[in-house]
Amino acid sequence: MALIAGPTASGKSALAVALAKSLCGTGTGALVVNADASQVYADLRILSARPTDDEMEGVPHRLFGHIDAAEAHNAARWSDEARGVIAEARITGQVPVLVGGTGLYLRTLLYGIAPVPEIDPAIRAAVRALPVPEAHAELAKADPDAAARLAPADATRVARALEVVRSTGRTLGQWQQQREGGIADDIALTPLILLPPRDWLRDRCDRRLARMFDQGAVEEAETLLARRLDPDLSAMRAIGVPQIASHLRGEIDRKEALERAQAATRQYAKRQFTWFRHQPPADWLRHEESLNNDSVGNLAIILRDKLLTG
RNA sequence: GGACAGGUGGCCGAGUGGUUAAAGGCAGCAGACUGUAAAUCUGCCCGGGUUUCCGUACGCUGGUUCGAAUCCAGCCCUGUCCA
Repeated sequence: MALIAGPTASGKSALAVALAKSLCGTGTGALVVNADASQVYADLRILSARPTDDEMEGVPHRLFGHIDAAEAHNAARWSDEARGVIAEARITGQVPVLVGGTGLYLRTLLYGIAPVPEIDPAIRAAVRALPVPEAHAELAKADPDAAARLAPADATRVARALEVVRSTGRTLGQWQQQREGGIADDIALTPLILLPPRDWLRDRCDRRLARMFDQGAVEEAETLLARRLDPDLSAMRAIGVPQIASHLRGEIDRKEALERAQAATRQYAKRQFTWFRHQPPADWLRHEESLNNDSVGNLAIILRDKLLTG
């Protein structure tokens, strides 16, 4: 299995397709598997930069745009789906090429995650309705360790820790003693991390957002917003959606919305950089140059040969 | 030409005599990261010195004062209005 990870707009999708085609050229089937949290949403074709049919060049793509925006997807669910796709590929003899920028998802797939059961919806709703300071105060009573470990303002993690103790009776820390579902020991992984120069990436991010706006991003967001879904859903928080929503409400003009979305993208890319620089194992191959047609071709061949020789 | 308003650190924007290297926000940089992760959070952010040290700084010049971003004078510039 190949894995190509890196920040948005680093050119990973094109590389994945090039690799898949290169494999096909040697008679080995391949399929591209999405490992990007927002690209799973059907409603976000443009805003999540989902590959177009042209860009897929006939290579099968899986886990792209298969989830409705009303659903709350998450790392464990994605990991289950990916495991399924990988198992199928093993049967058909195809090489899975994972591409994506969501480090947590990849880590969950490879190394597993704590087997916390589903949270009681009523408890979840109650916890998430709490203002962060109150949630943290509650957490200090229910799970002092977690409260001490977490930043009091860290809304997401404080809520998670609190809903877990309340719903399961065990603390998150206790659950996290175990990890389940990782496939790292069962597969031969050929990983590549793209860490291109920041100015190059920044420029690509800016241009890509501008293109998205030209190609209907505003309309796409408008359609999604018309569904009046819970604004806390991940699809509703994808980069571009809140900014365009603000524009459609008349608060800012289109240009301002674009600029804010571009800034959000740059900041996102930065966080991905930090993750991929430090979180993955040190022995994963890292590529710190920008990509062009030649280097994509070369990298595809390097990865292909590694995959074929084991 | 005249009348007002205003010129603050990369940007926006507080601050009207000392405790102000100057609130706050944005952008930027660095970091964290186990079920909303395109999320959430933490630190840094004038220059140098890698603990409360030095230098420079609030349009410019000069003045008042023990002490000024804050008061005074002149000048330059910007916006609005009247000509």
